[in-house]
Amino acid sequence: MGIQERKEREKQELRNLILSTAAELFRMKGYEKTSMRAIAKAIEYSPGTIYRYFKDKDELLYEVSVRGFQLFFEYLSSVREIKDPMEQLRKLGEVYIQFALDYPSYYDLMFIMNDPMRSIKEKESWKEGETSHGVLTNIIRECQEVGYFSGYDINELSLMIWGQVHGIVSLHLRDRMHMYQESDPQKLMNNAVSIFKDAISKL
Amino acid sequence: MGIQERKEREKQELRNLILSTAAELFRMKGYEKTSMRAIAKAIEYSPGTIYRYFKDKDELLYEVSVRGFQLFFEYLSSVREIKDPMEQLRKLGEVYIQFALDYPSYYDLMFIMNDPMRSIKEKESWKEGETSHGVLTNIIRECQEVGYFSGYDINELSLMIWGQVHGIVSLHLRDRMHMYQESDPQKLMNNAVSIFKDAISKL
DNA sequence: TTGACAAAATGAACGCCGTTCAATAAATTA
DNA sequence: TAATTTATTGAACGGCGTTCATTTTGTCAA
Repeated sequence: MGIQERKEREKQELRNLILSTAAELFRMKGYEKTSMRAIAKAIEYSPGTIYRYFKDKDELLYEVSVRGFQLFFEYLSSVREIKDPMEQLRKLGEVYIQFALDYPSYYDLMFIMNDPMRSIKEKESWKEGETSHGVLTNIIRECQEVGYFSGYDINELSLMIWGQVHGIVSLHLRDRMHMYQESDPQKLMNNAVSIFKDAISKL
Repeated sequence: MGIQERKEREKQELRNLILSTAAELFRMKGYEKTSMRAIAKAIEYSPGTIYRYFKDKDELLYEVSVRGFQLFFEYLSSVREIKDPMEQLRKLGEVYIQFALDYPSYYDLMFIMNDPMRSIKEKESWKEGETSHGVLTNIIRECQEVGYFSGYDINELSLMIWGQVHGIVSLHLRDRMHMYQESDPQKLMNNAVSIFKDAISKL
C-alpha cells in the first residue's frame, strides 16, 4: 500500500504548507490582513483548496495556534531543568513573557483572539491550554510541598499567577500602555512582574 | 442664531443615536455581527450617513468605548467613598471585575480590542485610559503614604495590579478558562483576586 | 412665495472578504 | 485504454467597509 502512504504524506505536506504559510503571513502582516485568498495565493493554490484541509478559517487559525503551542513548549523546557520550585516559577514567568514578545502573533492566537476558540466549541477540549496549564499547576504543587502557598487552592493560585502575567502581556500586545511613557516597555513589564514575585513569595 | 443651535443639537442627537444603537447591537449580538449596514438599518438611515458623523468604523468603536468609560467611572465613584486607601484598592478590584462582567462588550472595546485603539493612533492621546489609570495610581499613592508598598515605583506597582485583574478578566472574556471546571467562574475569579490581595498586602 | 444656495441623506458601486460547488483535471485502478 | 476515484479550480453568492455622484431637505434673501 505504498501509494496510499505517499498520498497521505503528500496530503500532510500540503496541510503543513498551508499552516506554515498562514503562520508566516500572520506574523508578517497581522491577522487582519491575512485572508484565505492571500494564503491561497501565497501557496499558489486556489482558495477552494484550503477548504479540503480545514473546515473553515477558525479551524485553520486554531491549528496555527497549535503550532504556537509547540514553540511555547520548547520555551517551557528550559524551566524544567531548574531544581528549586520557587525558582522554577520565577523562570516560568520570564519565559512566558519572552515568548509573548518573541511571537506576539502566536500569543494572540493562543490566548487572546476569539476565532481559534470558536473552532473548539463543538470539539472535545482545549488540549494545548490544559497541557500548558498543567506545567504551571505542577510547579505550584511543588512549591506547596516545600512550604509555600500553604492553605491556598491550587486552581485559584494558578489563575491568579497566570492572570497576572497574561494581563501585563495583553495590555502591551493590545496597545493599552499609553499612560506609561517608559521608553522600554519590556523593562517596565519585567519590573512589574518582579514586584509580583516579591509579593507572592511572602504568601 | 437659534437655528444654528438647533441644527447643532440635532446633529448631536443623531450622533448619539448612532452611538447608542451601536452599543446596543454590540451588547446584544457581539462585535462580529454588528456591521455598519446593520447599525444604519437599526437607526433607519442609509449606511453612508454614518460617515458624516464618524470617520470610519474604528472611530465609531472608539467613541462607543468612551461611553463604556463613562459607565465605568460611575462604577468607580463608589470607591471614592471609602476612607482607608488599602480598602479602596480592594474595592477597586471588586468594582473592576463587576464592571467587566456586567458589560463584557464595553470591556472588550475599552481594554482588549484592537480596532478602537487604531483610531487613537494619529490622535493626541488615550484620555479615558489615562483618567482611569489615574484613579488607580492615586489610590496606590495614598497606600504608600500610610506605609504600604514602600520603596516600589508607582508605575510598576500600578501595572502589576492592573495587569493582574485585567488578566483574569481577559482570560474569562476570551474563553480561555476551560481547564477550570469550576461551575461559577466569577467565584473562581474573585477567589483568585482575593489571594492576590493577600499577597500584595504583605508588600 | 419663489428661487438660489447650502447641508444632509441616499444608495449604487468598488474592491474586498469567507465560503460553496459544479465543472474540470489529475491520478489510480481495472 | 477506459472507468473511476480523488484533487483542484475558479466563478458565484452574500456580506463587508467605504466612497461619492445624485437627490432630497432645509434655510434665507428677494
